[in-house]
Amino acid sequence: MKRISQSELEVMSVLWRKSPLAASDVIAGLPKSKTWSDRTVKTLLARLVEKGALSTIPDGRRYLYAPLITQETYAGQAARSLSERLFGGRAAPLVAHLAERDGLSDEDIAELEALLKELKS
Amino acid sequence: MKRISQSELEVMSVLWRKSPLAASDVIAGLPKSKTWSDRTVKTLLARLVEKGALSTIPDGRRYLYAPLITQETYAGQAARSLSERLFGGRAAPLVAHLAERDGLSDEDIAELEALLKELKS
DNA sequence: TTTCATTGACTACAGATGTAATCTATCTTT
DNA sequence: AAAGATAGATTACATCTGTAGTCAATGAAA
Repeated sequence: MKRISQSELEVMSVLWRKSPLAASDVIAGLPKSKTWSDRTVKTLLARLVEKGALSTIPDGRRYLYAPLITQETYAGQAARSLSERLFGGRAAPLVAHLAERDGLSDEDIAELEALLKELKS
Repeated sequence: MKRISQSELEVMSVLWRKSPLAASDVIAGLPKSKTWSDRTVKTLLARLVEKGALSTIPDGRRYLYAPLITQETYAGQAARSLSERLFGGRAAPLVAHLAERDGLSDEDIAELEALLKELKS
């Protein structure tokens, strides 16, 4: 699987939330902070199809787009890659960095504790 | 600060371990798995200087290179960015992903527990 | 001192990426 | 039916990235 770029990832995010969608719905689903023209989004969709990250489902004279890789899979790969490149593959320093600036929510801490308990068993 | 690319990051890593270094020492400090020609490394160094990520210290007819951003700063930004883009800013799912494929070392788990204890106080 | 090696500076060049515009076929609306 | 809207296909183009090559100056070696 070819690497997905920053901009392409924004498009994937829309489709991970809900799919399949037509191009126009993907465009509508992007955060308003994105000021891309619709052509730009179409280009990104086409590139994602070419890269094998999206499938197309014919629907009349248009396509519906759906992810071929799950958000789970992608996120897992990205997390491991970051962890290896910058933290020597260790999770603790990574979490320490996340905690540092904004802290972690109580909920997040609780979840982490539960996770650790599970890992130890 | 302009974005640092994958390859550039490898060069930064060498200098984060030890700096300042001359170009030849950076080249020597790269993992042997990197089969780059020395020209390639010089190009990466030049680009990093241009991007404001490295400073140059004149040393005779050559330069010594030193990071202008710390590994800490960079890693922290990258971690937060990933966490926000893919995990809604929550640490627990991120760690869960890291744990999933290869598991965490006992040491890592212990460190995380210590970290959590500290965060709760 | 002539030659060789090393350094940074400049140039190269293909592929990826960001950001579209244009073309063509088909619906939709009047 | 003619005109306009809309979808995908194709093309564009500047910048970034990976990966070097060439050049000119200088220091080292013979």
